[in-house]
Amino acid sequence: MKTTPQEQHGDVRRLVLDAAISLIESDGAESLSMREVARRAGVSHQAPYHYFKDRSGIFAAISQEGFAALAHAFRQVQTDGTLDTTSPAKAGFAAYLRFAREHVGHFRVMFRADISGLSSHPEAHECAEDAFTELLNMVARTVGHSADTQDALTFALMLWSQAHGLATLFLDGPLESRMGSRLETEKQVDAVIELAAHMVSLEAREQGLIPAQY
Amino acid sequence: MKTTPQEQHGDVRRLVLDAAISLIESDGAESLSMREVARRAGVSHQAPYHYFKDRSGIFAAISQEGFAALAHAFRQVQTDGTLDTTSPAKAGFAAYLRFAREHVGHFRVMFRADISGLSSHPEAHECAEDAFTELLNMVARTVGHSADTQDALTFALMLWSQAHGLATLFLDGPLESRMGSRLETEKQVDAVIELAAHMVSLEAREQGLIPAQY
DNA sequence: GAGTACTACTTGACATTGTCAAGAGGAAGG
DNA sequence: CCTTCCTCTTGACAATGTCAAGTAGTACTC
Repeated sequence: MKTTPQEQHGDVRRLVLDAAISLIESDGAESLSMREVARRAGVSHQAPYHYFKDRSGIFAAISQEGFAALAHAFRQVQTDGTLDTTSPAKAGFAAYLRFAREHVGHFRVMFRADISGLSSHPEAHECAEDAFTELLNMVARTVGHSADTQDALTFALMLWSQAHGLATLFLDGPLESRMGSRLETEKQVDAVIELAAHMVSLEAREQGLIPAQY
Repeated sequence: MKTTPQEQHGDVRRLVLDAAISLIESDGAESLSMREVARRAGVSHQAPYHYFKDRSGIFAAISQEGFAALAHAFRQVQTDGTLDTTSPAKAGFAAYLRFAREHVGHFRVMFRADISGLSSHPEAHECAEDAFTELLNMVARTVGHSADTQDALTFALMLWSQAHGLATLFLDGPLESRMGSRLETEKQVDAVIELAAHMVSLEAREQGLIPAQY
């Protein structure tokens, strides 16, 4: 069960991180144990400490990775060819929800002040700031605000709240039982996105921000 | 330091619960320890086990209490005399945010599937269902939907997402540093509420749901 | 009024955890 | 060959969650 040479350098760090992320995905951040992570990564119980200062160091690394990926996701919106012409905000909402679904492990850590380590790990904090900047840029691009006014900030926070609330409620909220199948859940999320995006269009039109064709 | 007789019956349960809640408020749910809770409550390390099956039992009790209080808060909206005539949704948003701010300990537990114990503790689950029902009722009352259509459900989920996202982002999110003082944060939250409520009004008017005076 | 049952805890024990300290083996450079 | 890193491993310790067993009081029965 030895690894091949080219896998070895710095590989344990990745192994540890992935083990941690998959543990968080399946059991929640609560029950992430250093020793279990080490066991899954196939290393001694102290090996993770070589790459991360302590348990919170792992969480911080996951936060950092997560915010970097989120910033990337924001940058992709309307930059690639898949511009959704039905609504300026819909693509943003969809991107956020997709990110949450595809990075559950990261998502569960990033937005919890008690474990994200943003306050104690500056490099993770910086990634979070970047992501926020990209959010503002995205809002400016897709809705048409001028990006650095108070109104634009408020608008961005409103959009972020809407998307974030939807993601957390459906990921970890008390709704699974209310919804039936996974497919039905998906449909319900889409319906909420549609409605929210429509409201954004109405608001934007009233503020004279976007072309009337929306 | 003995308690007086009338304080004694069932009092330890309350003491334990309050100790747990205050610990969660200050340090997050992550670092809630049974023994620390017992220590703060001034009892032996096993006393909590007399009232709660295990650690998750405490979390479940907190969830239950929280959802009951949330349902109560929903019921109060526009039932008391403080009807906010500027917008039908504003009072609801404000109530949700107030609940989150005044019950941080509860709030941090209720919406985390891994620790809320909703799936394993039926009595807590029932309280969560009740709260959701009250949310639907509140939306029907304040916005004017007919309460049991698909559209009403979608509308309610959208409102809940918006309020919940705002609450979680400002309570535990990566925003504290972006905002300046606590007062400034408060102002920002109010601005977002105002904007969101305005959008709800636009949407409701378009759907012909509420009197035009809004 | 002795015995029994029950409530509300306490004391003791054990495996598991996070983390500190001290190594151990190999590569790289002199 | 010796030293110095780098990448881990082994060992130890206090603290934690929780099981098992005990104990003081109260209530109720006969």
